[in-house]
Amino acid sequence: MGSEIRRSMPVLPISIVMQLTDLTARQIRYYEEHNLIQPHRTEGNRRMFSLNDIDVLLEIKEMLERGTNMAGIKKVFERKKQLASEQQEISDRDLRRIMREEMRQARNMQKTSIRQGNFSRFNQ
Amino acid sequence: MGSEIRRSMPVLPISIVMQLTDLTARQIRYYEEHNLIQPHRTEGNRRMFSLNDIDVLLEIKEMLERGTNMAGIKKVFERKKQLASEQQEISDRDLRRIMREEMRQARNMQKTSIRQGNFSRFNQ
DNA sequence: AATCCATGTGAGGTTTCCTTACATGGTCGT
DNA sequence: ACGACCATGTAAGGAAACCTCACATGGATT
Repeated sequence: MGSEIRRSMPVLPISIVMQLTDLTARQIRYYEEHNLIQPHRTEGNRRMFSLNDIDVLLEIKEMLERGTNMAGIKKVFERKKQLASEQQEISDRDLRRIMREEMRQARNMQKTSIRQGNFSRFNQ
Repeated sequence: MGSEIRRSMPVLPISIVMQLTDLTARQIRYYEEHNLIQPHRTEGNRRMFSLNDIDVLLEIKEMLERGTNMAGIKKVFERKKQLASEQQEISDRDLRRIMREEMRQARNMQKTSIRQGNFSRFNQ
């Protein structure tokens, strides 16, 4: 929904991200360097982060604290992205199926209307 | 709940607030000057805004567009604060009533327990 | 002992934000 | 019509926050 938009809106400067995650700027930039996050950039080249970025950073932090190294973390996130895109594919298929179904119904409705009488004023 | 904390967390720099509200920095500072918002300040004196601040700014914007002037807007917000604090007072009274009630019950429980036997191991 | 990895640190430069002060175009009462 | 006020624009000068790049460091691994 719209909450997904909100969560992915780049609105947080790095200073706030540091506070919220308890990471240093160096760490945050390092993780970006390894493509674990892709913060937005302002016209003036400043990083702006989203709430989703915060989540990812907190996950990274936990994994590092558990002893996982960058390579391992990268693998985990690649796998996650893969799963997410597969899920997205399925959603796309579902969406297309639903749309086909709706169009079929709409056609039937139209036929019915024509049979039942003149409803043409509702066709715009 | 916790969402109230989140909404009142000062995490947005003025540049982002400008985008989200479509107001100029001058306008935002002017409304602060009139005490309609009280953004947090960083150690370095930079304003940081919360989502609640955004809401207030959008309300101000709407009222100004409707032709209300600062004086009128101030009155509206003062009235709002008054109502909110009255509401808070009521909540406080409720809270105290509830706590009294719970303590009364607790005392009864204790008496009952003593009468029924030795439950002292549950008292800490 | 040499290497690597994650992070610290410092320099030098740019962007963003701050305050202060003055300018400006409507609106309003007289 | 005129001066006053209100909400906002704009510019200057300075400070804070952020940028990249480069080198340093301590712990783990080989």
